[in-house]
Amino acid sequence: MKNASFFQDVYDVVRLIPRGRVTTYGAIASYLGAARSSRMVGWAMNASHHLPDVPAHRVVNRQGMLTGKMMFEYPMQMQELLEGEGVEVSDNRVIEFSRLFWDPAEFS
DNA sequence: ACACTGACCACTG
DNA sequence: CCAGTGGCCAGTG
Repeated sequence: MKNASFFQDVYDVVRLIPRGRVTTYGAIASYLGAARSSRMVGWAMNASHHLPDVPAHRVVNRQGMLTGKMMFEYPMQMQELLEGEGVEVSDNRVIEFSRLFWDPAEFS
């Protein structure tokens, strides 16, 4: 999208995340050419709650931690959604995160 | 119209 | 190694 805003680009990338896989704020920001704007990715996710087909639960921080869980309808929803896809979560962190990590750059 | 801040991350001292 | 700080975009008071 030529006229897409940074936020719209973020949503597009998030929609590409395969079921059962996760990615990070930094990876998305880097893929969009704004490695220093990972913080805004989180902001974009916060604003994407009302949008359909935006699996915000598949976006975690660099350590695989569910930092955004508090922004869901209820804190446990993020973990429940992930576990529903076969992603194991323990102590707010994705198990085997390095193995389940999905880099948007390798989607090409 | 200005200042602040937010689901982060990496660099500096 | 740990604490502090800058950066980037859009929305809100």
